[in-house]
Amino acid sequence: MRYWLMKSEPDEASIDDLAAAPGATLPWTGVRNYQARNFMRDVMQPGDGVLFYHSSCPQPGIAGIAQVASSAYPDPTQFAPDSPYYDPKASAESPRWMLVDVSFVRKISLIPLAALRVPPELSEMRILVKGNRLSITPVTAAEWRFITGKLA
DNA sequence: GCCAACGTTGGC
DNA sequence: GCCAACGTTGGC
Repeated sequence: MRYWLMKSEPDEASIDDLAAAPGATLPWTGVRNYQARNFMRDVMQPGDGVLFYHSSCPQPGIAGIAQVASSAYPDPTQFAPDSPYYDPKASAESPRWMLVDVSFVRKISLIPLAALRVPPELSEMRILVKGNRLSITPVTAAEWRFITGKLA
C-alpha cells in the first residue's frame, strides 16, 4: 500500500466533481508526462491512498482524500482527435498514455499550500520542493499519517 | 500577467 | 548525444 498526491485543476475536476461522478469514480485522464505516467502504470495499486490536491486556482491545497480504484489502462483521450489531450503519435496498438481510476473517499476542509509548508515533518514533500511540477508525486507513510492524522 | 523552473523537441 | 529553443506548469 502506497500513498500519492495527485493534482487536479478544480475547473477541470474538483473533489466535488469526484464525489458527484458515477460511482464516485473518475478516470485520471490527461496526464502527459512520462514520470507521472510511469507511477500510474508501474507502481500504483488499487487501494493506494491519494491526497487530492487543487492546483492552479485561487486556493491551492489538499481538498480531499481519494483512493486508486483500478490498475492502469490506456487513457482513451489520447485517441480522440477532438480532445485537448489527443496524441497523434499514440495508437490503439501502442498506446503512450496510461491512467488509473480514482475514487472519492472524503472531502476535508482545505489544507492550503501555505499550511503544508509550515510543519518540519512535511518539509521533504515533493509537492513543496522548489521547481516541482509533477502532477503525481509519491507521499511517504509518515507524511500520510501526519496529514490524515490531523483531520477531524 | 509575470516569471522561475522544468520537460520535450529537433537540428546537428 | 548535445543543447538551444520552445512550451507548459503553477504560485503569486
